[in-house]
Amino acid sequence: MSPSKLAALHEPGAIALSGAQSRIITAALDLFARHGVGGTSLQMIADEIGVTKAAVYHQYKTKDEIVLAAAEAELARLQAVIEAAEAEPPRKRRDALVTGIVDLAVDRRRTVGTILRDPLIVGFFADHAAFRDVMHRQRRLLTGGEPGPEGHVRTAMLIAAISGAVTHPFVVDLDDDVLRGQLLRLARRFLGLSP
Amino acid sequence: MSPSKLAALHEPGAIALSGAQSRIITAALDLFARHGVGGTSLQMIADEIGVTKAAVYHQYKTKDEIVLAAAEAELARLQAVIEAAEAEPPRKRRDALVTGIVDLAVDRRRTVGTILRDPLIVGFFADHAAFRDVMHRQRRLLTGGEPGPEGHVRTAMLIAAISGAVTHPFVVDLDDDVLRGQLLRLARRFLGLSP
DNA sequence: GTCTATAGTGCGATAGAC
DNA sequence: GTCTATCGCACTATAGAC
Repeated sequence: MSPSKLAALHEPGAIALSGAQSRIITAALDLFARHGVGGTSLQMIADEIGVTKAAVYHQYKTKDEIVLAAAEAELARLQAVIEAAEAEPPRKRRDALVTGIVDLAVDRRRTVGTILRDPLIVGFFADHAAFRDVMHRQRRLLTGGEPGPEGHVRTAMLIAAISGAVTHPFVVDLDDDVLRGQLLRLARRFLGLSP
Repeated sequence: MSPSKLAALHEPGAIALSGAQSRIITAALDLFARHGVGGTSLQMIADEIGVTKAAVYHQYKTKDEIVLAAAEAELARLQAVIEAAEAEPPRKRRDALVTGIVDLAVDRRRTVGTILRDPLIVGFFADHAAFRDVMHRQRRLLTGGEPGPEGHVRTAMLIAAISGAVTHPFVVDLDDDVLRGQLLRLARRFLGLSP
């Protein structure tokens, strides 16, 4: 990882970025969502923030490093939501997580779906320790540790439903608040929580 | 469209491909799923089927034409499922569609999710008449024409849940039959169909 | 941290023979 | 339908000045 990373924040796994780095990652996430990871060049990222390619290379040695840092920045948001849910009393944890995931998905509705489903990023995360840890804790909170295929499929469907629905053509011109409310209601019903 | 297209099949919208064309589209779909659309070059497609780039260009004048044809080939599968469901008696239509979509998603679990969510293809389909028609009929069958945001969000979530769950890391090493059974059961429950 | 300049590679696409 | 050969271009990446 880049030597210019600052000390980690209090959240484990969260990564502090310099000003120049966060400008790059913000621009990259926006462009990845619009053109895909493979369809985004360093020139496009440099143009977006008004510098040259060489300035971008000074922060990240390769394009892969940018892709990984961008994906980790999005993962850190999910991680924060999970940690907030884990801090709740046991009874409230599941609902807190669902609410947090819906809020996050709606808040990042232009980027989330496209980024975390890109083949390159899926490959990056396949053996990524922090990613596997986040997924495991997410599943435990959502299914209460329910073993076997049932819990896996149920969790995969809920996550896919929320993160996928926000980018679906059916809801593109739906207001954020309306979308959030409907998603939360239907997600709770899917889990068998309160009506 | 390419002048070498043969006559359309009896299904409206289905597109017949020559032998060389279907080899290209099959290879392209596989590579798109593995590397993304932007991360797949014509050279990779040519290598995959053992010909040169020029041979590929003889079938499709640009890369965009290949991407569009590949996306339409996947769309045609969904179209066939919808038409089969519409041919059922009214009472059975919704369940027939859900079953068909689950079968299709599991059958194409390596390609479906990645292809139809790629930014380039989403852009192609945004103003694509056949795509909009398929989406409209799908929603009508699933929600019974339920108006307003509720029907839109509910349909978007179900489609995203099914097509997204099949590629989720949680279920990668799950057997096709087990996955199909769980998906179908949970999808029915989400719609309020039979237990 | 940003710049100019450039090396080296692979890209999409075309021409023309078989 | 496939080939060889090639063009012009955009790409990733690096070197070195400011």
